[in-house]
Amino acid sequence: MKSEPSVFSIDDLARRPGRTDSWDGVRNYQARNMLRDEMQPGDCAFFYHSSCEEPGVAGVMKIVSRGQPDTAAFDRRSDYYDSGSTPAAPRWYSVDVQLQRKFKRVITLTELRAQRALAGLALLQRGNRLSVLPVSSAEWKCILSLAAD
DNA sequence: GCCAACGTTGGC
DNA sequence: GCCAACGTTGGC
Repeated sequence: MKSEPSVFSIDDLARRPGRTDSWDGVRNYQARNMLRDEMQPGDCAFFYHSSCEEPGVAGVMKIVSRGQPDTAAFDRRSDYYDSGSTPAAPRWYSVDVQLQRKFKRVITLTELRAQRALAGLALLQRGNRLSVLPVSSAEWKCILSLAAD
């Protein structure tokens, strides 16, 4: 799951009560479908820092809710407001996430690209712009091994 | 349904 | 700041 650290970083999540926050503001239908239909409490996800000095994987989160309507879309004052989404017919979804672990260092995009085992990683495919992306079990293990102390 | 124009993402 | 790639919009 991607976030620009200038907007919301892994340290921001670490400071939240219970290290938990709602992952909202996703405004892409493919990503929405993953939040709404596929993610389950207990699933894990990497926290990826994008559009910053050192793009890469910063740590691990746990999903702690099912997909739920993104209430930011109902708030006229929110940057994520969407008049096309209503409580009766929500268009956008969020999940609650809890920080599990912040890596001692960011596993950089360059480093990810250098791994043969990650050749198929969705994040690395050309033109990818999704803010929520799948990771296979083998890819997960590979990235975790890069974060080993 | 097609497609050009435009906006956004995100690495560099 | 640049640019490639993609999504969305809207005219037809």
